[in-house]
Amino acid sequence: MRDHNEQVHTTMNEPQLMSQNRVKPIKRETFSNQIAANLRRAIISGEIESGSQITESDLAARFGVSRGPLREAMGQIAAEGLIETIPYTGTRVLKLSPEDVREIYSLRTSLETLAFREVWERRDEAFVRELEIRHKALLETLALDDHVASSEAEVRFHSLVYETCGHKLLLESWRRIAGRMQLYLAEHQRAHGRKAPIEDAHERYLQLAVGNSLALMLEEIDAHMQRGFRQMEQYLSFAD
Amino acid sequence: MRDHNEQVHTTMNEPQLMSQNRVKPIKRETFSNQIAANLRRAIISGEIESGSQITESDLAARFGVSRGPLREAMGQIAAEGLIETIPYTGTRVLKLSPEDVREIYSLRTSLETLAFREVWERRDEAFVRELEIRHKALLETLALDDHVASSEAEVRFHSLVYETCGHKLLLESWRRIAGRMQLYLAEHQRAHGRKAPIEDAHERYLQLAVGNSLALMLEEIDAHMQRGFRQMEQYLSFAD
DNA sequence: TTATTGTAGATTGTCAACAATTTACTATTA
DNA sequence: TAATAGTAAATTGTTGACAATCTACAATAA
Repeated sequence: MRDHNEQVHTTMNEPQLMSQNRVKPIKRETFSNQIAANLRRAIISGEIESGSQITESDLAARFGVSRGPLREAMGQIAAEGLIETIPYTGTRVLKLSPEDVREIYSLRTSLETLAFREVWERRDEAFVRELEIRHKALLETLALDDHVASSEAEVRFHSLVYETCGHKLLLESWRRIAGRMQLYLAEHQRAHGRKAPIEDAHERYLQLAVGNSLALMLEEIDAHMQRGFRQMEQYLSFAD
Repeated sequence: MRDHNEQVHTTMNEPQLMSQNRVKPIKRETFSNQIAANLRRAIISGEIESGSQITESDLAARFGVSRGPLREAMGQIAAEGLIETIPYTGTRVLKLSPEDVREIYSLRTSLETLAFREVWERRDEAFVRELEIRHKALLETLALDDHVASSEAEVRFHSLVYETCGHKLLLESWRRIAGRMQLYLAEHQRAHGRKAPIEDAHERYLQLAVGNSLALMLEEIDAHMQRGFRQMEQYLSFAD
C-alpha cells in the first residue's frame, strides 16, 4: 500500500526516445487518492456489498492504513455518490433502486445529447479511432467473465464523447454519475449472470456516432437509453 | 464559531402547537460543514478573491479553527468546483473564464430542460406559490445592493424546479454547478455595478413556468440562457 | 412481559504533532 | 550577470490521541 513514486528515467544515450515521447509532468498521487481507488473498486466489484454499513475503523484495519487518509478517501467516494455519509452516524454503501437507475438513464440522455451537440463538428480521425479502440476493448471484455472490467469498458466507451467535447463542466457532470452507472452495470451482471451490454447495441451507437447525421445520433441516444432502461425493468420483474 | 446545537423545546401546556407543527428531526451540523459554509460565502462575496492562492494554515488562522476540519471543508468546496486543489502544491480559488460561463449556461439549459420535463405534470399550488415567493424575494434583493444576497436569490429561484421534480441525481447535478453560477453572478455585479438580473426576464420565466405549454417553457429556457450569456458577452467586451 | 432509563462501548469528528514535499531564497559557479 | 545548486522555510499529507456523539445492551420500573 505504501508505494514509492516511480521516477521517469531518461538516459542520455537514447536521443530518439527523447524526440518521440513527450516527457510528461509527474503528478504526485496522494495516499488518500490511492485508498479511494481501492475503495471504489471494492464497492463496484461487490467485495463491499451495496447497502452495507461501513465504518472508518473497520476499513482502515482492512486496508491496513490509518484513519485519516481513509476518511478523506471516503469523503471523495461520498462526493461521487457511491456511499452516503450521515454525520455522527455512519456510512452506507449505495444501493441502487429502480428509481435511481431510471434517473441515471434520464440524466445520461440529457448529458450525452449535449455532449454530442458540442462534439459533432470537432470529431476527427483520432476520435473515430479511439471510439473503435474502446468498442473493441468492450467486446473483448465480454469474452471474459469480469464484471468490473466490462462495466468499466462500457463506461470508457461512453466517456469518449465527454472527454472530446471540450466542455469541462459537462465532463465533470458525467464523471459524477459514471461511478454509479458502473456500479449498476456490475451489479446487474452479477445478479443475473448475463453479459451486458447487448453487443449489437454498441455497434449501432458507434456507427451513428461517427456518421453524418446528428439528428440520427440524438435519436439513437434516446433509443439506446430507453433500451438500457427497459432491459433493467425486465430483469427486475424477472428477479421478483 | 463553536455553536451549541439548539434543542427544540416542546412545552406541555401548548397542545395546539404540538398538533399544528411537526417536530422535525434534529440534524447535527459538523464543524467542518460550518466552515465550508463560511468559506463558500467568503469566496462568493469576493472577500477571498477569485484566482487567489489560499493555504490551509492561513485560512485556519483567519477563521480561528484548526487545520483538520478546515481541510475537510476545503475538500467539500473543491468538490463543488469553487476551488481547485493540486496535491502537495496548493489551492487556488476558481476564476471563471468566459468559456467557463458558456459552459455553465449550456449545461444549465440541458439540466433545466430535463427538470421541467420531469416536473411538468406534478406542478401544484405549492410549487406556484413557492416560485412566486422566491421571485418576490429576488426582486427585493435588487432593491438592496447586496451581491451575495441577490445572486443567492437568483439561484434559489432557479432551484425550485430541481427541488420539486423528484429526480435526486438531477438535483445533485444542479447543486454542483449552482455555486459556480452564484460566483459568476456575484462577480459580475461587483465588476459592473449593474443589478442583475434584468427584472422582467424572470417575470416571463415565472409566467411560463406556471403556464400550460411545456413547449413554450422549454423555448423560454433556451432564450433565458442565451440572453444571460449574451449579456455576459456584452459586459466582457465593454470591460476590455 | 414490555417499556424506559442509564451506561459502556463503538464510532465519528477534531486536534496537534510529525513526516513528506514543494517553494522561495541565498550562495556559488560559469 | 545569469544560471545552478543547496538549504531553510512554508505548506501539504498523514498519524495517533483525545473529545464528542451515537448505538447497543443491561438494569430497572411499570
